[in-house]
Amino acid sequence: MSQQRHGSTPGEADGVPAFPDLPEATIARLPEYLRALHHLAETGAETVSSEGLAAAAGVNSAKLRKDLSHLGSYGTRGVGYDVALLVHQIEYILGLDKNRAVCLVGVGNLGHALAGYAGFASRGFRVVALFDADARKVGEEINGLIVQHIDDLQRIAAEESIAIGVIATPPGTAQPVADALVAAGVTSILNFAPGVLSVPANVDVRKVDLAIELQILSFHEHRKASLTALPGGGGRSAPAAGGEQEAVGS
Amino acid sequence: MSQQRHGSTPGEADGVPAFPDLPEATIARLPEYLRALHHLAETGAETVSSEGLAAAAGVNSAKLRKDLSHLGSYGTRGVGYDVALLVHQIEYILGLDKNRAVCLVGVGNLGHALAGYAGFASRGFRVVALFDADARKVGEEINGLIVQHIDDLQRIAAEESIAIGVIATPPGTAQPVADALVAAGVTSILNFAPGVLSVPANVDVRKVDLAIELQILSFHEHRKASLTALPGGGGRSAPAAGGEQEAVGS
DNA sequence: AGGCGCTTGTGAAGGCGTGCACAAATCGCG
DNA sequence: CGCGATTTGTGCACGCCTTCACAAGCGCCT
Repeated sequence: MSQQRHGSTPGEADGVPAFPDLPEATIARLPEYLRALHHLAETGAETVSSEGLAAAAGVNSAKLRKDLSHLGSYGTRGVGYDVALLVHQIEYILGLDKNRAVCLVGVGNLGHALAGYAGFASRGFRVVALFDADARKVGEEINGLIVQHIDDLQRIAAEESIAIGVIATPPGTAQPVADALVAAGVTSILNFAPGVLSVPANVDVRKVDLAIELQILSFHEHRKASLTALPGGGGRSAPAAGGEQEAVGS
Repeated sequence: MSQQRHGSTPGEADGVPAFPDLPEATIARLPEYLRALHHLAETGAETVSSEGLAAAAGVNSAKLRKDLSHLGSYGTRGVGYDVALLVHQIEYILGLDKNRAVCLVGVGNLGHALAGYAGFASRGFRVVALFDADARKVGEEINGLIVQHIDDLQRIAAEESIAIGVIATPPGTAQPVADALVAAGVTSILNFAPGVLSVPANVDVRKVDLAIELQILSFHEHRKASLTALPGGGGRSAPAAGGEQEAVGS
């Protein structure tokens, strides 16, 4: 693995590494840091220590420092991190300075809510088109956008240069919709439909399955119930040695 | 850690291990296996090979076998896994045979959709109560349920013995709502509000932040763009050695 | 009854991520 | 100008997870 050290590359301000290929786990945490930083900025804080920011983001401070060190050496020893600079830096890495266009397919129960979700716009994402296969929904206005028929996806996606698509259709139609999105040039898909999508290798897919989250919680309920229900058959009389941190994984 | 091997414990059918304390990563995949198995059962399949089920669930077959081996030794060599048996087994482990009661707090844009989300009921979760702090929303009927005021949470949660709560409020009110849920005896929380919740150690929290998912996709868009945009400055001329699997992590 | 092909279950290795603990660096104060 | 307090950045070790590869076991066919 050739690994260029810190060489700045044309295309951005000096000192910014080309692309630090961050660990996936780090990438997943950067948005959380960003949210915490925005919150700090609103309260007027100029700088944050890794300890403070870690607490605000709900992670270990060492982990946070290691994560941030991957982006480069911002932050001053003895002082902390410059909030504004770090915000700018993370937003750059995440590509949020581009105000990315997003389209949403499937204006059902969930899609309707997503179309109006304020959290998208506030983070630099613009939902620029809504699609549905149901002719009865086409023409409906949601949050200032008109629902279009899915057959127009290709044309509109090209016009608006949409790179990110959100699928909120029933499970059965998720795969054809994904195919259509890919054909229209979309290279990132956020899928809310249960099931596995198969897409070309250059397309990124992230899945959010609300029912799965509940099932994981259900497991922990089951586990907790079976632990407390055990009268004494297990062996250990004392409940536990150390306060087990109950933050359920990722 | 005392760890009883395979001793069957009172409370379930013979041969079922008490509680195999599964790896967290395995738990997160079980619901996906379950969905794939249900799909297979509908098509009339009696048995599945690990290869087939792994493909349906979008994972490596070795990983699937190791995951399932943690639940015990179901499955027959040379044949595969009995679909119906495995469904039953996973549902038991996940605690889905209990038809768990769920309450939802915050009937805004997203909460409204969640209240009507069919995927919950179909997986054995019953949304039994809706709450909101806004008096104008109290009394509204959504999907056959009346929105109640949040002050009644404690009483109703006790009546219905609700153990799982879903938070779909604005960020600012998420923490007080979480506190109220905990006070009402809820021990598992699914949080859709951005931000970090602090809860007692015995309460499990899972977070779903829709904006974070988009930001992760945005990062990969940025990465892909910066890779293809590099004319030849980086060094490596050949794009890659092996076909990089582009499934974005967890 | 015996052998053959197929599939599970698992030992071992490698990689990734986490967390500790500490050296290096910076600021402020006397 | 020097010193101490503070905080970053990171080397290192440990544990979890993934993946490969293969032995063990099962059913079917002859």
